[in-house]
Amino acid sequence: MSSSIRVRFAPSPTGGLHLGGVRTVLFNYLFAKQQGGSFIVRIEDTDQNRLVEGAEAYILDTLSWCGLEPDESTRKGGPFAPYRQSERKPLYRKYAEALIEKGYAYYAFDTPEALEKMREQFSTPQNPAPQYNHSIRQHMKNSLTLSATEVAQLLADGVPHVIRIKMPENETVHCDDMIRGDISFDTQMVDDKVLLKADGMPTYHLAVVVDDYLMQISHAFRGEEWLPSAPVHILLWKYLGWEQQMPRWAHLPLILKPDGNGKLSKRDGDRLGFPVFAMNWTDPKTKETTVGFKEKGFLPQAFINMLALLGWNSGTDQEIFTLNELVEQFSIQRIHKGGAKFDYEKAKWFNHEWIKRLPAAELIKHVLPLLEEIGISNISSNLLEKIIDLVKERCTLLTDFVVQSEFFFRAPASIDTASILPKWNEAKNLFFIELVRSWQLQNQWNADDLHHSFQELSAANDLKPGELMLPLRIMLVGGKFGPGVFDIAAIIGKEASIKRIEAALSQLPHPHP
RNA sequence: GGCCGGUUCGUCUAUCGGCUAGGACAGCCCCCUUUCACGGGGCAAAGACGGGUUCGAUUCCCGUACCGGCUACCA
Repeated sequence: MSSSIRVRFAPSPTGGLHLGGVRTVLFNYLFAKQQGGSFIVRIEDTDQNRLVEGAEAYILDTLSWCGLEPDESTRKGGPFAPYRQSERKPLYRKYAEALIEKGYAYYAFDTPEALEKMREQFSTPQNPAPQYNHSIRQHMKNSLTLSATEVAQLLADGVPHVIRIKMPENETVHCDDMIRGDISFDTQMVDDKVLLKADGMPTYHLAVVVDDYLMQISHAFRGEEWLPSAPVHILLWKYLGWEQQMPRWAHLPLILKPDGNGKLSKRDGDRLGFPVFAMNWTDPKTKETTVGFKEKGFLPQAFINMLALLGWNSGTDQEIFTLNELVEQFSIQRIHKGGAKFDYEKAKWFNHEWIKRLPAAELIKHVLPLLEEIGISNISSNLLEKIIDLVKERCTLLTDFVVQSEFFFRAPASIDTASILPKWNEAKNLFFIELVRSWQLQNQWNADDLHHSFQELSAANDLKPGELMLPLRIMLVGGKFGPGVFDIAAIIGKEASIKRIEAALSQLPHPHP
């Protein structure tokens, strides 16, 4: 017998899995794992009645990259399959009809035009958005206003119809939210939501209740934007006779735009230049690809860590957490109630911290493919690990490793002569010619010995080593960056070092005294 | 408009009635480093407002303001 804790995530496939979505998964996952329960992913693979190609694979791949593997999903299987909403379609109608039988729902035959007309007709300055509610339904074409024979006839004729919940008039519905405590709603204020659409697909309202019941879900985390529809869901649990099995709800605070206010959207990422999706997402309609955190150069550990601390904290000063530490220390009580603005600078800081912390042996699997992409192959992993350790503290994104390590493998395409020129003179030119000669005779090719011979030579020429170090660096790497010059020379080797110095000298003037 | 939720440095947040309001990111300064970083030290920066309750409110209660969410046969 498995644990009674079952937590589910039902991602919306409307366009990539964004920050808010992944954070919802994360909190679902952390809670489930902490309680020793199961984490279930049910895929909503339709959007506006159309199947979203690739949404399912995309979502599962994203979760896999994040390290948040579900216990049950379309990929893993499980006792309550299918987990794909389009395959569960036949299930929902019978529950919707059962509600009609009990008098908690009704058929509505209104055309879209009729609905639009209603909204026009009943709209007033005080009430600009009239709802299909207890009073308005009296004026509409539905099984509450039509006779039984008329309804039977319409159904027999196959007239398109939906099934709506019949909201009671004077009840108060309580939602016991794990984060916010008791929230009450006056049912008078809630409209008769559509439960089953004309095409037979359930709306989210019906699907979430039926699926959570059938899949025996015990706890449900979702975004705060769902709070207003909580009374509909709670009433459905009651009307279907499942009140005792209703899951505990937790409505998570929203992730907000970094500037201004409002929910973070894909547009904000495009506008401000940062990802909002976990991984690259290609819109099946427009074929347009939006870059993800993964492709941008984020480590999954950092991505998860950053997300966990957006709206939650451990109560200590600790900021860097592994997934296991998060599972151990997570607590719903410490989830913040207010929305949090996303800060890309802080997100990068988390990544930088994780790059500094991870051993080269771990980083190499992320770095190797990046180098191969620019045509550097056949790299010995021993050497690459050495290089990674040398440069990792200068890399904020994984993609930074390309610039920071490319020069170890090939001579710089161009060198920053402009930074050498202002202080370049005959003495320095001669020094480097001598340095080449001296290094050719060097038998111990290591950083310390190279440093030593360099120092001696500069002293002998009465030059300040500091004035020579920068030119040497630029000759070897092309610019003013990178680890210690002699470490670099040691790694690239005698032949390459000398070749690069000679190549640079040929590009520099040869002044005479 | 209505309903629901929220409100501590620029940003993420700590504080479960005692506060000289703590930490982190970003910013600025200094040290280390003859590059770029890392690291170390420092500076600056906050309780929306008004009423209660209390010996004492950032913390509890009420109101106001502001922000957000929802108000679709979208999720």
